[in-house]
Amino acid sequence: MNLAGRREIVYLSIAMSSTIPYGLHLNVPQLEAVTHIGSPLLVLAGAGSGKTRVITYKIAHLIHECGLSPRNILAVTFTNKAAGEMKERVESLLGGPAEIWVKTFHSAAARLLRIMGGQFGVRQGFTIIDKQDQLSLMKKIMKTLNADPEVYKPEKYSHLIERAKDNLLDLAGAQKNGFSSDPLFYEIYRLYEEKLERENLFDFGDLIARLSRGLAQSQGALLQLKNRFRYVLVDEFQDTNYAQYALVKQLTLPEGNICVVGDDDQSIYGFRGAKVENILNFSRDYRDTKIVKLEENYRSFQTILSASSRVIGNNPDRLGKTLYTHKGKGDKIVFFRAASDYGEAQYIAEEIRDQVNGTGCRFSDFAVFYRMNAQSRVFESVFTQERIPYTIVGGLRFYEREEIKDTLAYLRLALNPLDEVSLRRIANKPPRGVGEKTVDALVRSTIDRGFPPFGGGAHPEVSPAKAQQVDAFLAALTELSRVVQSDQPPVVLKHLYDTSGYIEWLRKEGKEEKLKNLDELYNAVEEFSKKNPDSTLADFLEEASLNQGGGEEGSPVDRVFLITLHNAKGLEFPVVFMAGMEEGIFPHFLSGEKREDLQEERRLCYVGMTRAMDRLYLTAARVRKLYGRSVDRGVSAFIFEVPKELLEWKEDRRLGSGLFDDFEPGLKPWSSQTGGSARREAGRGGGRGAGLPRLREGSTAHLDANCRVVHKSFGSGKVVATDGEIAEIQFDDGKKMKFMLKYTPLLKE
DNA sequence: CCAATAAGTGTTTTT
DNA sequence: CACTTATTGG
Repeated sequence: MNLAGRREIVYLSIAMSSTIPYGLHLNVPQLEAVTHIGSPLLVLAGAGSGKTRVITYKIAHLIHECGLSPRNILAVTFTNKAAGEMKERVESLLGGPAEIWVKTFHSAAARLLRIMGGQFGVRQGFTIIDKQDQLSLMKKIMKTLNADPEVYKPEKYSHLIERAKDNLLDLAGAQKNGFSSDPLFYEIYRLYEEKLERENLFDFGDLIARLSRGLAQSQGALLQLKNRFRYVLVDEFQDTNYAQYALVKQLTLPEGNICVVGDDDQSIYGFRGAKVENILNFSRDYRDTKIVKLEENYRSFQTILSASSRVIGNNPDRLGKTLYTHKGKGDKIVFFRAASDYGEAQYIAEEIRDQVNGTGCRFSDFAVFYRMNAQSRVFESVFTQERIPYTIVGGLRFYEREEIKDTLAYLRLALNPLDEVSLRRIANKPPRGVGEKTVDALVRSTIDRGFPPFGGGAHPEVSPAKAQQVDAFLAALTELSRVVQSDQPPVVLKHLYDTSGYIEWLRKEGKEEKLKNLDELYNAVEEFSKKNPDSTLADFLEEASLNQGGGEEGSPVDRVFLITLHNAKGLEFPVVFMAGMEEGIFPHFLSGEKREDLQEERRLCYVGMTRAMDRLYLTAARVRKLYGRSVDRGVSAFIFEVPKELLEWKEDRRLGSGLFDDFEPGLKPWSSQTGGSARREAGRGGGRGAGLPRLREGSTAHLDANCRVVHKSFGSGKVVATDGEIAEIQFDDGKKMKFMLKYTPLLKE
């Protein structure tokens, strides 16, 4: 196929008459984005501006108007959920199932490696390992190196290796590049890679990196792919990392048949290597890039939009865009500060209950967002108590549950006997007298030498005392791997359940919940088999390891959503509660270090706020139980970034009523705890000794512009402006922040 | 050599 | 609080 001719074909077809009445469903810039063909397209899509609509319509346009076959289109997103939804919407627009690849980066790469990896040295039947597996492997390596895990944290190296792979740096590349100044890193990286290679394991980063490297090295494979995918669309482009972008470029340069959609203000995955700069680089890397901005927001009332743009406006490094809406002004944003995390949950529960009873909205109109999964516990318990139905999105994921991982490890091992991680995982589950030392010996004599520990002519050398148990174990695995070859996935699983003794073990231990989950797993396998009749167990396992968020009930039941801010991206709800708006929680205290990190937290805040259609609540707790201790934190700085005329302040009456008199107003991050230790240093902060958690009016009256003040956690600075209620401070270290004087004690210097 | 129990510890977000 | 690692008893 002549690649160069492609653009012309596409050009010509624009002239054909539209069969979809786009104009009825799209505004001007949207229409422009949908119909623009012939040069690369960058869509800067603000929150709620209808970007999914643009992508799906564009796909329809490519097929209907440009004569592209569905199989020639590749659309990539970041989450399986997004991919699934997009596929659904495309198919409903096209009026039936379509052969389009709508996948996540990782699942697309995994599939391609299976199909064509042989052309550049990828062995058949590789196993995909997740974070947990990776970490246990890392610990093993640290042990062989005799490195003290206290000093040399496995998590740290694991993270570094991931980042290296995100940047397409293999060992040699990392060394040349001076990726790390720690010599031990390279040693660990080397051992880690050797282990993966020997056992045919791929981590998430490998999926992208190995494909990209393979395509660079095999012209044939690259041409084959380019011939297949004639047009590429990338959603959430701001979340792509270096390697992913490199891969995209390989597929689409120099032809430039590509459309990327993103929003720099919604880049919240920097911690896993995402590079917002990719958006900036795009028009440099692709000639004649057409840029379309989508700035009309169809989701939120003006108040919500104004508040969120003021917050995000505090970020210095942004492309900048102005969202507007034709929806009305809407209600003020409510800020509620409860006495405790429990009180916070109760307030939210009451609010939901009242509105459901009063205005006839449904539970599913409400969502509660939080920064950390750990925060969901209080809501679970309060909502259960108050009989408010809820569903937790994310959290303890189905495929990460112990019993599920164990079962999958059996299956993985049957397919890939060299997989040491899986072997170690299940060797003694259920207990069969094959412990760590025994496995060490077994591995040394088999896997370390490149032989499978079972099913082949290896000679496992273990202590004679254990020989019998080990033999029985290995014989069972051999049998399992035979069944895997010959039977349908559900049959294999049933065989495993019947023979491994795992089920009996759980039953004996009374682990009802886990047994239920294994039933669910069986159902999932059965359903998968039904849906994909000629699929193998390997296909299912791949799905499972990439679909980390899986196991969610797609039930249309009427429930409140409990969800992390990260998971909330891409969703919308009539009423949103953002809980835990406290310093240290959000922004999270670990993100305080670097400037860029705080910006990312702020973007996360922006993402959360812009999910709300009608009403937005920001809530905080004065005292929060976290990790077994009570902490007393100040109100999140983000609250003070919302213009006060858009905010309605409410507080728990119990605040300062004597219940929590032992506490200082939230000051130092993570320092003050429950107990009597908090009474020190009342200073001249307004006579707020024990019992008065607020500054008195009088103490702030003399704060005026240009006077110097000290803030307990931010240090000293100068008052830039104040209206008696809010003061803007320019700190000596360069930071500029606003504080509500009522809650933030500032001492005159 | 293995299993159960005790002490200790660090605490985000996810493909 | 929940999970991981060290210790001891079998």
